[in-house]
Amino acid sequence: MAEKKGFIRKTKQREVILNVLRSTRTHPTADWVYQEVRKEMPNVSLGTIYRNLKTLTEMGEALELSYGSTYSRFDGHADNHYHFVCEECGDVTDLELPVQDSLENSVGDSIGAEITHHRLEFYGICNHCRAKK
Amino acid sequence: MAEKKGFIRKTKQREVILNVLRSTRTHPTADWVYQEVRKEMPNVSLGTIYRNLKTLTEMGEALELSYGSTYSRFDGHADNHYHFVCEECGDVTDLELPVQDSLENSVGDSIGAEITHHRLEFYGICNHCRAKK
DNA sequence: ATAAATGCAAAGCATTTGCAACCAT
DNA sequence: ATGGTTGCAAATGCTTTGCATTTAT
Repeated sequence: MAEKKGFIRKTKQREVILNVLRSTRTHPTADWVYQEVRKEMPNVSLGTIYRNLKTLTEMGEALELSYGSTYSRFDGHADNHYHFVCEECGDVTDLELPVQDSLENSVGDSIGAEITHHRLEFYGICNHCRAKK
Repeated sequence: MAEKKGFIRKTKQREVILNVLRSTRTHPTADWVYQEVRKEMPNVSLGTIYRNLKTLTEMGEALELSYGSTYSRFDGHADNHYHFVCEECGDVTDLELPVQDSLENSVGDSIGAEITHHRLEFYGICNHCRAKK
C-alpha cells in the first residue's frame, strides 16, 4: 500500500542517489545504482535505493523505464527525450530526435483524456551488436 | 537461457491462447489469459501460458507491453499502433493516431542502427478516472 | 516532539525452469 | 523415432515491506 506522507524530508541518501543517477547517461538498474551509492555510503540498503528511486520518480526527478519482464531501468534526466533500445544487449541510448509535444494535444482531444507525458522508443540492433555477428 | 529450437510445433494450447489474445481489445495480463484459456482447457498450466506468450511474441504474433515494475500486458494485435495508458487505473487504450514509420529511417540513419520497430505511448488520466475525482 | 527515512531481513509475487510424461511431425 | 511441448511444482530474482531505530524539521 502506498504510504501517505505529509511532507518529504531531505536526506543524504536521496541526494547521493540522485547524483549517481545524474552522473550517467546510461540507464542504470536499481542494483547498479546501489553499487555506486555504496562506494560513498557503504551502509545503504537496497530497500532505501528502491524507496528513493520511487520517490524521485514521483517527484519528477527521474524516470522509470520498463522493457520486458525483468528489471526496471532508471533515468535521472527527466526532461522528455526519446530512446533507442537494443534488443540484443538491452542497452538504452538517448536520441536527438526533437520532442513533439503537439502530439499530446491531439491525442488528448481525441480521447478526452488529460495527457501528462508521452514516450517514444525505437527498438532494433545497435551497431555494436551488429558488428559481432 | 534461451532454448534453441529447430522448429516450432502447432499445439492446441498455443492456438487457444492466440485466439484469446485476439478476442479482446483490452491488453490482458498473463493471468487473465490463463483464466480465459482455462475455461476451454481446464488443465492448462500457467507455465504453458507464459511459455506461449513468449513464443508468440517472438513469432511476431503478439506484443509484450511493460509499464512499471509489476506485470506485463500482452497485445494480440501485433500490427503497430499507439497506446494511451491511464496512470490511475492502469488501463491501456488503442489510439487512432497514424503510425509514422518514417521516423524509423531517420533514427536508424542517425545512430547507425537497424530499427525493427518503435513504440509510442501517451500517459495521463483517462476521463473515466477523472470523473471519479 | 513528531513523523519521515533508514537498515536489515523477511516476505511478496510475477515469471521462469527442471523434469518426466506426452504428442506433433 | 525425435525432440518440441505440457503440467506440476519448485525455484528465481527483482521489488516491496514490517519493524525498531535514527534523523530531519
